Amino acid sequence: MARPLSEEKRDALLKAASDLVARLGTGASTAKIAKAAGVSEGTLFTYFPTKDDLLNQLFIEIEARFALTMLAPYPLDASAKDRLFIVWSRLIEWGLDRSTSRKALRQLKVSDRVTLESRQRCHALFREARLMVEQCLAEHSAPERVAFYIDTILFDLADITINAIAAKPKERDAIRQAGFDLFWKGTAA
Amino acid sequence: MARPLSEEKRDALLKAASDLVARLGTGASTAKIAKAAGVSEGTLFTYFPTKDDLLNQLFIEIEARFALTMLAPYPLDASAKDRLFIVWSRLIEWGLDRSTSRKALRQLKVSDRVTLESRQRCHALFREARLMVEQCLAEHSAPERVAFYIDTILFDLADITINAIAAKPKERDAIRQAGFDLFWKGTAA
Amino acid sequence: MARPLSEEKRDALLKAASDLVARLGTGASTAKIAKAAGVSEGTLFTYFPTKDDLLNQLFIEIEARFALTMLAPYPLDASAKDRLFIVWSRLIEWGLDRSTSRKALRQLKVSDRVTLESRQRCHALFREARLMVEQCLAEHSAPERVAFYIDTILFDLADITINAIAAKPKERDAIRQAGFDLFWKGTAA
Amino acid sequence: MARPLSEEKRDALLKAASDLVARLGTGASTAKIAKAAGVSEGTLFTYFPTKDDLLNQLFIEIEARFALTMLAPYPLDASAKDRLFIVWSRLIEWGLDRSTSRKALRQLKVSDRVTLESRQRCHALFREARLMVEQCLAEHSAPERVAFYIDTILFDLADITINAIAAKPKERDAIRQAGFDLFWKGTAA
DNA sequence: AATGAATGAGCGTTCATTCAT
DNA sequence: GATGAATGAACGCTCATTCAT
Repeated sequence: MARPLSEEKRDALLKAASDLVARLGTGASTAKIAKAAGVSEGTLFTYFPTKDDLLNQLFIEIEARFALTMLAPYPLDASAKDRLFIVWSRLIEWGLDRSTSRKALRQLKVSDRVTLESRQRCHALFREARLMVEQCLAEHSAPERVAFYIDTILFDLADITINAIAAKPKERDAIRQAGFDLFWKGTAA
Repeated sequence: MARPLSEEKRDALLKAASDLVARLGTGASTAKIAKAAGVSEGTLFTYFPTKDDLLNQLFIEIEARFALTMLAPYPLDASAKDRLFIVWSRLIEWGLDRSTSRKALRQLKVSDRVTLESRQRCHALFREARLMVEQCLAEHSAPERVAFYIDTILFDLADITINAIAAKPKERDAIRQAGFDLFWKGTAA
Repeated sequence: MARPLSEEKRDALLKAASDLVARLGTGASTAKIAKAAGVSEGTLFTYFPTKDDLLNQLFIEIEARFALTMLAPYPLDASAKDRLFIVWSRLIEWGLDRSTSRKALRQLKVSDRVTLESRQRCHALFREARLMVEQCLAEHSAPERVAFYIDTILFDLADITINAIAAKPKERDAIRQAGFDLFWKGTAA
Repeated sequence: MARPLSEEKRDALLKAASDLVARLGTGASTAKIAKAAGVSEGTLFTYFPTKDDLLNQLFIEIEARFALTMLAPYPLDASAKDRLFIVWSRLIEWGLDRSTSRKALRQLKVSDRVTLESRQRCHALFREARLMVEQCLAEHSAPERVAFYIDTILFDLADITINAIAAKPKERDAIRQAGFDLFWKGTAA
């Protein structure tokens, strides 16, 4: 191995892919992505053997960063509701701060180029966050519905809420609160 | 005179487009769509001047059929909650019955090839359904949040619920109920 | 034969073809030509079996009208030079009056879709005009060069002159005269 | 680094384009041109971003080579007429030697795909030749007509003459002389 | 005769990927 | 490892022509 793969270039490629997939969908061409990353068309393929691979890596990378955000320590002494509100707020903030990532993710989620395996791997990344939420809901919700609330509702409801905020940025805090209230009340036993 | 445009072919094209867009995304090629519809590649373009046009018509067509489903008469003497449950059930049933349409819609919604105008036109189609829901929530929810519940939450929450059912078809009724309960409780004042 | 072919439609098609070929070259589509003529795409083919046929008829038609213009009677008592100047002026005037026809002709002349046979047929149409010019040059030019002057030079030099006038319409008369002088002096023995 | 653009391939593409445009007009397909050049269809577009670009480059290239031919040194001590005859002969010889280029040029000149800018750029290439001719005509022609003779007549008259020779190759020298005589006598004051 | 929908080959161009440099 | 020229299949779309109406 003459030269090691450059982490810098890999990141630039993923960043460029994120931007372009967000804007153009998964049809964004590898040539454009390479150009936006400041590397040559061929180089893209030394970092990612195929475009599908790039897309899957991108998906995983974004989800991983997202999961990391959710992992920051939580005040253990706060009430379940307060702790859940912190989770909720982090979900919302991440989506608003990383709007490009979120848009890219939205495209990737509906694409059949992102494999089931990638999706499952990412699911696992949120285990800790999920456990946290589980604790919050333990005394609040009907036990048989907790899984549904967490796996199905929580993230997507946050997504919907982010969309609503994106449409009316001035009402940011009100919408965030309205979304949370809906979830909290809706999940009560 | 001449041969009239065939409603049948137009429908076949939209049906084929729906299938392929659901499976492959908006990148599905016009050639494949034409072939699946049993017409020649050129014929597609006598029915839809451009691919974008086809995609937009498809979007509108699906939404229109969906809106029609929602328009069926409601038992006016039932309670607000019961009537809302009927709305909710129709949303869910439609999504489950028309899973291809729903998947196509999901692709179309994230594509920038579907114009704002098309989206707005479709939004209008649901006015009646929205009014119906508004009445149901009138005495149940905080007035300032009703718009948020209807425009932002309701349809997307139904979508999430459908996804959940699609993943676990055996729990169909339980999940449908769980989704509704979440919405109803969540929207209480 | 249920209905006779309509002269009117044939003319409208040729007129439309002339316009469009002048503007777009022989690549102008039959659909556009039919539309511009106010008839349907199919009708074009009942008047002209193929596009090549239409193009050849158009070529012949324009040349024929042109030849007709040249056939108007000449004052037989005028001098050779004066009579030739009349010929020359008619060439120039025709080109300026019928600039669309001339542009179409220019495209047709360089196209291999206009057959040798069409070209030869048109050549024959100008026999009379050519004879006229021959008489004018009889005592003015070297006999062995007269054919060259008429068949090769005269029409093309007129064409060049028309181009020059088209570029500077204000100098119309001066350029017309300059072109004629060049021909007259140039063809002197 | 990478593989450098090959001058050879570019030339082969222009050569192939020249051949096919000469034969089929500007409608000659890029696929045929690429095949004739011995490269793949895609390769054409790494050398010329669009077909229009190829056509314009071809136009400029042919004109440039032509201009170069005209630039060869002239015997300054020869008479004006003799020097002009050299110019004339070079025009004729070029056209006869490069009959494919000439035919391609003829197609390109009537095509609206060759831009005004390309035409103007090429016009400039002949400045030197034009100056040369200007000197030859200085004491021979009416000053106010010199521009007309050079810009409008000379090249096109040569073109006509070449056509005549192409039709009767055996009379090559006689026709060349006849054309020159016409020009020389015709441009006398 | 007139219409225009139907056809499929062909168009100019883009694409993911390979490989000579 | 990095580059970008090379590739040919595929793309969205147009075309001359045919033929059901």
